[in-house]
Amino acid sequence: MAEAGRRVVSRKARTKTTSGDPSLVWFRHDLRLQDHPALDEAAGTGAPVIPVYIHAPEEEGAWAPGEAGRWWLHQSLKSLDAGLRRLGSRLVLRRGASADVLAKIAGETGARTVFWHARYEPAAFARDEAVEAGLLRRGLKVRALSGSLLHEPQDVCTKQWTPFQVFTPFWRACTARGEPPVPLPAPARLEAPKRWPKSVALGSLGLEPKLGWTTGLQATWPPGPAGAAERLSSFLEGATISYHDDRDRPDLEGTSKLSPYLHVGAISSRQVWHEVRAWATSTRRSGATEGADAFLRQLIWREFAYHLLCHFPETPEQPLRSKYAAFPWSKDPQALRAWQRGRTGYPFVDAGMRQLWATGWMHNRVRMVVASFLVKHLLLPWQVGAEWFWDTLVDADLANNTLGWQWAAGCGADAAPYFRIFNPVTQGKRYDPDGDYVRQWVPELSQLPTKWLHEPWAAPKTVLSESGIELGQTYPEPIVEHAFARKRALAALASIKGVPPSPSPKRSRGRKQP
DNA sequence: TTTTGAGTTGTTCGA
DNA sequence: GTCGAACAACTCAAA
Repeated sequence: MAEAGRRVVSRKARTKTTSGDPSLVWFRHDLRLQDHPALDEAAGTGAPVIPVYIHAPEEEGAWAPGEAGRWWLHQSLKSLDAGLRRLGSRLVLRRGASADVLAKIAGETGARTVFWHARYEPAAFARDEAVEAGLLRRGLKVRALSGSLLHEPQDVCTKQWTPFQVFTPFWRACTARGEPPVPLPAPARLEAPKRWPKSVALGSLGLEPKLGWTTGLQATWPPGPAGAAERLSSFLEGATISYHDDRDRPDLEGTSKLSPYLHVGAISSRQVWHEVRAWATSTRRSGATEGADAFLRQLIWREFAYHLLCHFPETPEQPLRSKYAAFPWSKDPQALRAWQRGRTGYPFVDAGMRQLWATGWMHNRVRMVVASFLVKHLLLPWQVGAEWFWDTLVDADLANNTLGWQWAAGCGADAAPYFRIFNPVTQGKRYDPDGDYVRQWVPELSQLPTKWLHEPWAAPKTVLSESGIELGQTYPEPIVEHAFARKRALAALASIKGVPPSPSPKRSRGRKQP
């Protein structure tokens, strides 16, 4: 149904825009060739297509890509350019104000139409509106299409026409809309313009960090659609079947690890959705449907994150539940640094933080545990954690990061109940039962018997010394005692119990169709 | 407008 | 060791 609708729109537009004039395709978080409605529609006109990427970090507000994100962007752009060249095309790279750059390239090439996919981050959304208005003023046509989500944020709403704030009803509403559109194939070839406009070198954008700390990243993340396809097929072969059971196990390869690819759009959510569905119907192994459904539900969480970001655009900075603005957060740079560096003295937490630093990624279960630890054990504001994740995650995505941190802090939509304070020892024992994960990322504890691995302070002195561990020297003492921290967090939460939600500003506002 | 049932991911305590 | 209850009150979404 939805698929038919989208294709009808495309066809209509195609006849309308058909002419010999070139088109610009403005690439942003859609660095791929397959299932790229904007590229598909531009190529469908038969006229030359000029793929453009504009480096304009100042237009992203407070959320320009961090270190890891910039590195990943660099790799992803390089891969996109290579893919375009295989189609007889190339990526034109520029820096500067997006509206000016697009108008300038259009002027240089005689392009009449600019295609792109909607973005939903508040700064990018506002920027896109301004760019569109500016281009229209200059007599250019704009085709802003849907290309990054399964369901547009304004297409899913409650019976009262309000945005959802609880996942399960949101998920049901998505399900009721039926299967998302099937992915489009990549264009067979792209018509080149008579003369290519000039392009700056990728290296000149300064996306790659100067220092050579990216070795771990390179080994972990082969970029582009090829890297994404590789990840997806190995997930389908290996882990989808057991996803329901293994997805919480950071010591196993139980998750898809597709988040970095989804963020830059090296693969689309629709491609993932349909490949997983196809796999589930074709495989005869038992548990396939269960595993696939559990995974597809996670894709809907991504939709939910975008839905919330779109309708509550202040949430990257402000708690959705406004009374949390009165929460008595502390300020403790030393504790923050211990958390960031993986030196809290809780092995499971430290393993996660070190995995993040080394690979630009952290298992989701561990993200919850380290987030809970920062917010509830250390009483540091969730925004501080969100900023650190933003800078270090290869998959740093404003919608997902915001949802995750507000959930962990208890101040978001569908938040964790106040009493849900993770015990980092219990979580470690449950989800890293053999200690493989901790041993990998906290090697100074690797000789410690599994029995004590998640709580080295509880080990007998002889065991510690036989394992080559001196607490406070080779590995830190716990930065805060769990039972104490738990009581302190509950007391802090109780202190805002009666605080009424602030009456203004009005938070919920729908946004018009991009 | 009011009512009703429900809400991703836990922990602790005591029987 | 296992198991069930308690842990607040609040807000959302639908009827």
